Amino acid sequence: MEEQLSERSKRILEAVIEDYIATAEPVGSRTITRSHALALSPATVRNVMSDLEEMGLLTSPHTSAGRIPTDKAYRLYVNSILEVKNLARDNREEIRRRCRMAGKDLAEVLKETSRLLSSTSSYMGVVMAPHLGANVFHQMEFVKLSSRRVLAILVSQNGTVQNRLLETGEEIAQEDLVRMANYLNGMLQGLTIAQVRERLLSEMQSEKVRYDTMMARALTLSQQTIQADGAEIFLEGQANILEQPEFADTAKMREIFRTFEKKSMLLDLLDRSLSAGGVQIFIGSESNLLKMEGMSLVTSTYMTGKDTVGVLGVIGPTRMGYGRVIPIVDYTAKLISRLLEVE
Amino acid sequence: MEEQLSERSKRILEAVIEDYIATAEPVGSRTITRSHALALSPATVRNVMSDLEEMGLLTSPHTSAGRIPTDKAYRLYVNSILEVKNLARDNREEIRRRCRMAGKDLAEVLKETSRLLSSTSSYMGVVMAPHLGANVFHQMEFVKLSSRRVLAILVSQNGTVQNRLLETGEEIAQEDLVRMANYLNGMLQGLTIAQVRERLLSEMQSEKVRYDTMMARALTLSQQTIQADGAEIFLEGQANILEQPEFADTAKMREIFRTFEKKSMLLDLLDRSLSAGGVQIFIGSESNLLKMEGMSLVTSTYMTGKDTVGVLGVIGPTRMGYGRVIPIVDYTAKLISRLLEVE
DNA sequence: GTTAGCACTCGAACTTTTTGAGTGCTAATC
DNA sequence: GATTAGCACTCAAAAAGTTCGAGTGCTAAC
Repeated sequence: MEEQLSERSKRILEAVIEDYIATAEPVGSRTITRSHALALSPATVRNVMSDLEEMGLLTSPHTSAGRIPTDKAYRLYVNSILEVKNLARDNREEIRRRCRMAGKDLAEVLKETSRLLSSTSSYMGVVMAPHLGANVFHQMEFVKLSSRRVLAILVSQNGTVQNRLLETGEEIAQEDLVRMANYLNGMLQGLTIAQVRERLLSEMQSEKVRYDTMMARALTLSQQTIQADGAEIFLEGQANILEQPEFADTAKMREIFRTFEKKSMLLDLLDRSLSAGGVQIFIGSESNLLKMEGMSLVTSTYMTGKDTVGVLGVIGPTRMGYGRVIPIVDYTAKLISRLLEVE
Repeated sequence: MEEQLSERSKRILEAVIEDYIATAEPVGSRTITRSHALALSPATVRNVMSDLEEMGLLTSPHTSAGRIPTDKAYRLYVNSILEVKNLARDNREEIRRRCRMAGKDLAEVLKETSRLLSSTSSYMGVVMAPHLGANVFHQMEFVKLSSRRVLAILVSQNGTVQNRLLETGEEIAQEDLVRMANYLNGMLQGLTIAQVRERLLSEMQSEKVRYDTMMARALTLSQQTIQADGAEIFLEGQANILEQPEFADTAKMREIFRTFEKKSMLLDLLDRSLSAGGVQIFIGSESNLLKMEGMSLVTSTYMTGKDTVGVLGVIGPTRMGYGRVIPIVDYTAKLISRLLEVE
């Protein structure tokens, strides 16, 4: 596995990859000698390319075409050839400008961020909201809407609001609702949502509650409120990937769109980068999600509070401008973390 | 304009349209005589089709191809030929089953509805949330998150929740926030959001407020909360229209996706059907939104309360199964209205 | 080790041919 | 007079055939 690549081979591989990224066409030996100032003849390059093919870094779609980098080549490129530049001032400016999103609630900010990622990268932007579970409970509220409908509102310390319409079996007076909320707010102060969930369950078992209908009711209501935790995903800029020549084929397109419509697969992938932190790169087939064939994902984590971590990133074709995308993702993640910092 | 169409011509036009809807191919005289049991020879049908072409109801893409219905023909078809069947029991069942969305908040319900429309029609589903302005104010709440960040929550009678993070210039004590909320809740009881907006403005002018900093602050905060009114649109099932052969061309696809990414154009169109009520049909070019070329929109209105009206519908190619889609839209709208009824 | 030279390959692009669904018109038929 | 059979004509799409050129691998010379 430990391929010893000479400096020259690396330069040539780099050239192939960069040409391919730019043109999406198989690249041949002549093209390289012309565009990249290597003092080598096409024939020599050909020999080297032949070696690279042997190593599984290049393939040719057919005998008389140029060569295409494999996923393995991209990996190598990303890990040890690519030098990540700093973000151009223009880009930095633009990102920063568009990050002024005062007054919007978290969901809106994240959606806007996803859009931002998509438009600056010109691929798809994706942002996963932090798992609710890590949020810190702040307050709970019950609002009576009509005789048997109650709106429950759950506020976390980082400003996330979760609300849920509940049908109560029988009418509950507004004063009782307030009392319930107070009771719960006292009990749950400072816990994370995950802890809240446990606490509510254990509380419901306890003796003293069993004989106090109001408390029982309060617990039931709050339990219902807190149930759902489908981490939200904001995926924007799908139209961008229609632009990519490798997806010109309608059937492939459809496949991709269908895949992203059910967001579960994406969730898996994003969850995985959650634990690692920092910028991460998933290249095509590596993420044994066959569906991702031909696509790569560049992610970074961001924070909305001390312990609440989300993931954002860019999805594009494997043949993606990594050198450009990586700093975009990185910078955006940092900026958003700062923006959402709990002061 | 008042074309007098013989019964026979109508039958033939109907046949052309239905064949075209089924196959997306230009239909010729022979095809019709074969599939639709008209006791006529191809030659006769040809003559009639020629007349229909004269009237601007059919066109042929080129001399030696069959004919295609024009938008005008679709209009005629929808208005006076098509008989809208009742929804098949299966479909009704499915829609009803998927409408069990207890406990979800309004946004989720509407999104799910959009998805439902898309999957039962196999085109795109679209749901526009009612304009906030028509909602009836129910309650407002300020939650202090940190020293200078306040979360404002606005609850409407129909269960819509609007929330907004506000940065306050200086720290405000939680008790003051509660007092402010109480004051506002008293003042704004029973008004619609639109009225609330006016009221707040006029109140801010008034003498007595000018000297009461706390009231002034309360008004400012609530004003900020209520600002945004970008009617939300839920558009689902884009992948479905990739299936339609008329959009196989990538360039066209991209155009469409871009159009729907900015939702403003759609908003216009939906707003228009808002006032009319009942099932409405927009056919391609009629809605002088050039972008809609080749697409039709079937809408109906639904209600989330006495006065809050939203629009939902299906977007598909002009060549859409109107007979199937219309009852789907109609039935779904009714069901959702019932579901969201304020008891 | 590098390079020039050359025969060979094979998809893409362009032409040409074939095919067949469809038309419009005219004259015969009901 | 409306309907239909017959026939010449049209034209896009599919199939078959050409040409072109970028690219390769190999060998022999530098």
